[in-house]
Amino acid sequence: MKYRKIPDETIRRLPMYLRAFSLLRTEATETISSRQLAQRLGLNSPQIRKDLSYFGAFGTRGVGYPVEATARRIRQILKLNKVQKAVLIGAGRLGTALVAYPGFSSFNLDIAAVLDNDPKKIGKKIGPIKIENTDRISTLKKRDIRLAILAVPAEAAQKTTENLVKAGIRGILNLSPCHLKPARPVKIIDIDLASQLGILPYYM
Amino acid sequence: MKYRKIPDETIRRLPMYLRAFSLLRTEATETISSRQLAQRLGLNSPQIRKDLSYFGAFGTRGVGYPVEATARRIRQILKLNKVQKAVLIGAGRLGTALVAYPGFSSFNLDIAAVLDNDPKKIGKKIGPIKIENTDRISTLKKRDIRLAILAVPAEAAQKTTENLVKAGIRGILNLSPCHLKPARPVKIIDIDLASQLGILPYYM
DNA sequence: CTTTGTTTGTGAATGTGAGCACAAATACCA
DNA sequence: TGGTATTTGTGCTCACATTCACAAACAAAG
Repeated sequence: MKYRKIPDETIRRLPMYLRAFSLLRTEATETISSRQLAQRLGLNSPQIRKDLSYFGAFGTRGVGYPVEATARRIRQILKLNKVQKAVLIGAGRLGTALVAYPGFSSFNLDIAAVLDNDPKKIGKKIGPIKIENTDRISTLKKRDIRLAILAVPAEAAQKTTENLVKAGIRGILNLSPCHLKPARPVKIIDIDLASQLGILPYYM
Repeated sequence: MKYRKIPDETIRRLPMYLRAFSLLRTEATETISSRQLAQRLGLNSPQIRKDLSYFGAFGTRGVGYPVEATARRIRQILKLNKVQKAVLIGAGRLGTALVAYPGFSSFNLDIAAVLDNDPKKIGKKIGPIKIENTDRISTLKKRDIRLAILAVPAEAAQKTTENLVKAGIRGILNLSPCHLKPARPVKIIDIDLASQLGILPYYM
């Protein structure tokens, strides 16, 4: 295929593919066709073939995609072949739930630090991680932490973002219900839980 | 404007608009222009004008949009003008965090029931709500609960979905990392936290 | 009442992604 | 070796979404 810009939507689906391939590996499946995979994921097969073909041809015609190799390739594309460290800002209920969430490790994502500005929480532990004061945000760079999960109240979100960007953070998963304006361009993914639930009644 | 199908993307943005208008009301602002609103939300102004215009013309040229009336209208469109009850399935850490999350009430969303299948949890309370056994899923219909938040482990997600659909649930916010296949067509919104975080390294 | 400055509402243009259909490649069997 | 059944990779078309550009509507001031 001639060079084309890779659609954001394709990137968005890659983790889904990766999870499916990882699961298949535990089922001792060696190859899978785009049709079978589509069935599992609720997509249609040309979608999957096109997505994967952006990164070169790694299926075999008449057979399908090799599970092991394809998983490895997707991990490489997403830069998930080495552990990526993330910091959690905000050790509230939602934040705490995320630290305990087992789903991150299968993507090689590691919540390596938790920060909060509540003196009562600082020093306490969530699982194996000790909660640090928010002013330690400046130490993230030298600790090789480039990702942040933002789970602070809306009022604090903008200010925290500015500090995160200063501290060399390159990507933010924003769980607060507001639009962040980083000083430098940084990849931000917004997850607004209340808004998402608020959409549902419209479709009933 | 002639009748056109309303884009899903427009619906997806309406809760954001509603939140912004609600906030403006607390700031005692009477009207706001699409440009100012766009500035706040990180969009551009034609986007906002077009989105709102799908539902009729409720701005005033030369002035902007009336805050109070527009908020009311959006609430009506999204069917959030009356309280919508939701059930939470799965009282794990994430589920518990959601029950306590204050952001739902501003959209008139009310988590009215919590179900779990762990005998140790049943009967205990999360805030004001008592955790019930999952088999009480069949009582949801007569309790006027039509929305569900699914926060169960991946293994249980599909089976639970089937039971939810049988119980008359019309919309599901799926927090489990798998694709649900409902027996009848039901609106499902998937939020896969690990996948979302997994996208970030690609863009660094 | 006219002029000037805003801001909406919307047709048209542009951009982006999804789905189809089919040639090319492979496996398997007789 | 030839024939049949699969399945990938991809050009093309269509559908959907965003952005532009401008006429129409309104406010305010002189």
